[in-house]
Amino acid sequence: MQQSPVQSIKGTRDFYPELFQTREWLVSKIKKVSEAFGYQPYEGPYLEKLELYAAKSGDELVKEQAFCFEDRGGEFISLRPELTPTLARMVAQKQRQLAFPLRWYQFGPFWRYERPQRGRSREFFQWNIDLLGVNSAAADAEMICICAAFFESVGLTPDTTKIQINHRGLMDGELNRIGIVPEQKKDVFRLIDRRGKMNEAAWCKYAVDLGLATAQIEGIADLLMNSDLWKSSDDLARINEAVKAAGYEAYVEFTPTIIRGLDYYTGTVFEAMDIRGGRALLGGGHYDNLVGDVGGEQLPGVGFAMGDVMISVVLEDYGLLPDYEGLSDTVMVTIFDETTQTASLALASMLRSQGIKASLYPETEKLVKQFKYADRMGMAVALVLGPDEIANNTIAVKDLRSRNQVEVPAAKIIETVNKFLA
RNA sequence: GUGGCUGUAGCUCAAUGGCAGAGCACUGCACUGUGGAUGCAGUUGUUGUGGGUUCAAGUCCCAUCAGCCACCCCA
Repeated sequence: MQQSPVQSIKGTRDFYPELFQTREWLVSKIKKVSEAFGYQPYEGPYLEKLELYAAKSGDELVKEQAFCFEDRGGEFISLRPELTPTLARMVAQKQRQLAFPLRWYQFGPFWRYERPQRGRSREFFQWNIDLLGVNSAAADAEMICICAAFFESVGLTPDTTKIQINHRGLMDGELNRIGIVPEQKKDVFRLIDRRGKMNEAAWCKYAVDLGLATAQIEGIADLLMNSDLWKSSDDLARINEAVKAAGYEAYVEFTPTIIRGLDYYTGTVFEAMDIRGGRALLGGGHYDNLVGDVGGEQLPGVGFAMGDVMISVVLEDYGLLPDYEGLSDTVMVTIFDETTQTASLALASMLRSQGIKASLYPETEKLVKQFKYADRMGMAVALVLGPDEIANNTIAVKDLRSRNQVEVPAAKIIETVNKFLA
């Protein structure tokens, strides 16, 4: 195979028109759902100082998984790996001027230096949506309804897609009851997170390795088996009611093993799963204080993020992605020969001035070639303006799908084309 | 960071260690004013890259790069 002189960067994707249409379709669904709930679009910079992320995680994670570089002034800059710190900064900077509850959403690119595999790339897009400034179960429920409304709008049904919900506060209390001390909490949350990902023996060994007593391990295991546990949480009970009232209860499943890795979640946490494939589609939760680290005043909120890669994989697996439409809304204005070229050019220009998308063949070529091109581009209508038509002051309009062709007076062309495109 | 699989024409893929092929696509013609079908003809290669074994390597061995998949991780 002939090697391209320059290879694309590992983990990036080339969006050829067909694939780009899929992305645009996804964006349109996201936009529609977000705005249906009264959320405003916003965007932050793609570059941030590395310290913005280091402040929060401080981990090796930032250094290992961030795409970072030193700029000419010696500053360490990172391509953003997530949006939350940026959002926190943007909100803290204008906290007094913003109107709360604040409802913002965003869709844009992010970068993480990971090993690419199915459903994961190094450059990806993410839908981020947050509701800030309120501390209520109703806010959490709204966020879950947004997830469900999105799944519904793309054709993912409750048969295959579930939003699994749990509550950090609830779990915290339960762990206290079985004698887990605060210093163990982080490890135990991690243990809970692994419950579904390991077999029983491996999970128990992991638990023992963490230094937990047998009684504690059994207590945790019992907790995770208790599918009614959520009923003892006021927040979860209220969320359940709200989701039911909105008609989305079929999507929701209260699941004790959902805990999320992020430290800043304090209340409700949730993940949406493709049940059949066992694939996580999005994740989010409730936090008490988004802007604390960046100098703002106490600000609670709830939000989630969804990557474009896995959702696209799942939608494709279920055959839910739209067919490629090409230029179906564009009219091909053919050029008969050099003597009629200006007439075709004028026609195309006139169509455009009336809001009709018109494509001219960029050189004089045989009609066969121009029709073939129109066909390849997926156009639905072609116009022919040859010597005969010009002599009669008419234009031939051909419907490329039905193969019907009519010759209409030039004055009626707009009306006819609009009818053919409809 | 660890492991597995795969790299052959534009695409999808064949080829027991023995002349590198097929289908699709593309170009032309049948069809000098009209696309999807059909027929005929034609074009298409540093077999990812670099070494090695062999009379002979797409095929076997080593290395390397890339892609996919699973782990790890997932802000």
